[in-house]
Amino acid sequence: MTPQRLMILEAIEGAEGHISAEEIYESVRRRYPSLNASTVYRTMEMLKDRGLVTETDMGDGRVRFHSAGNEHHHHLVCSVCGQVFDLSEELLSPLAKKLASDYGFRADLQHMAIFGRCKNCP
Amino acid sequence: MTPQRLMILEAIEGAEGHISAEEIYESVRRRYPSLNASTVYRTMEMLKDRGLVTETDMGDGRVRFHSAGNEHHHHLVCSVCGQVFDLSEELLSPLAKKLASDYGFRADLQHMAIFGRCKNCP
DNA sequence: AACTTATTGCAAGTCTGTTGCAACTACAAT
DNA sequence: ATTGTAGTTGCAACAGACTTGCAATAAGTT
Repeated sequence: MTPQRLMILEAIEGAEGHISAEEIYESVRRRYPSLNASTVYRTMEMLKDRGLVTETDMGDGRVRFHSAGNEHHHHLVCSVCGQVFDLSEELLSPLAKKLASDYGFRADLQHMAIFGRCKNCP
Repeated sequence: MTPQRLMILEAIEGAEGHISAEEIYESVRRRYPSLNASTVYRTMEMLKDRGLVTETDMGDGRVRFHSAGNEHHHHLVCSVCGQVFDLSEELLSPLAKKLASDYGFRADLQHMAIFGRCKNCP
């Protein structure tokens, strides 16, 4: 565990919600300016492999992360206004059960983004 | 409707399942070598706007398309072996109803990919 | 201290997709 | 038939998010 990795982890824990690689980079660089972006990417891969962090593609061309410690939650992404709403786990657990029993498919519902239009958008 | 667009549409209809922009490009180029890749991208955008085609991000860094004529279906993507399984619509419609009633969120469940591990993978 | 291994920073490269622009095409109006 | 107009294409350059090769550094071991 190097200082770089520690600070990257802190940035992820610190950000409530989801944070992109670039946001992590900028955030850590404020305290540690010599950090390189590739270190962020390599660290994120390591943290994913270790299961400390999960990755969600919110559909805006960049991936976002959040610490896996928090309880699982899902995301409703409005494709009109771009707002992201959180969704509690239990709404998807019946689906997960059904996928397991009918298809033997163990869905990884930690990173789940559902696209559509929110109630404020046409 | 230009010859390029016609051939692009044929390539999408012809491919059963989902096809990436690059696959469309290669497929059409076999018959029409002067086609340019940007034409494929621009055509796909037009077809999406017109609702003739839907887009799904299967998580491999490129987007895939299929013709919207087919009944909606969803995708189970195995993150170990990469295989894609189709999933019929009705499994998700209870979820869609719940999202609408509880959150006022009109989910676009045409392009839906659920990640996890299939029954053949550990 | 010398050796081994892992990690970092840097620069260059990849890969998918986008954009500006000039040339081309189809069609309509004069 | 000529001109005009709008839409489409090919090209080349660009953009953004990541990835990789490699030498330098740091950390841990014998």
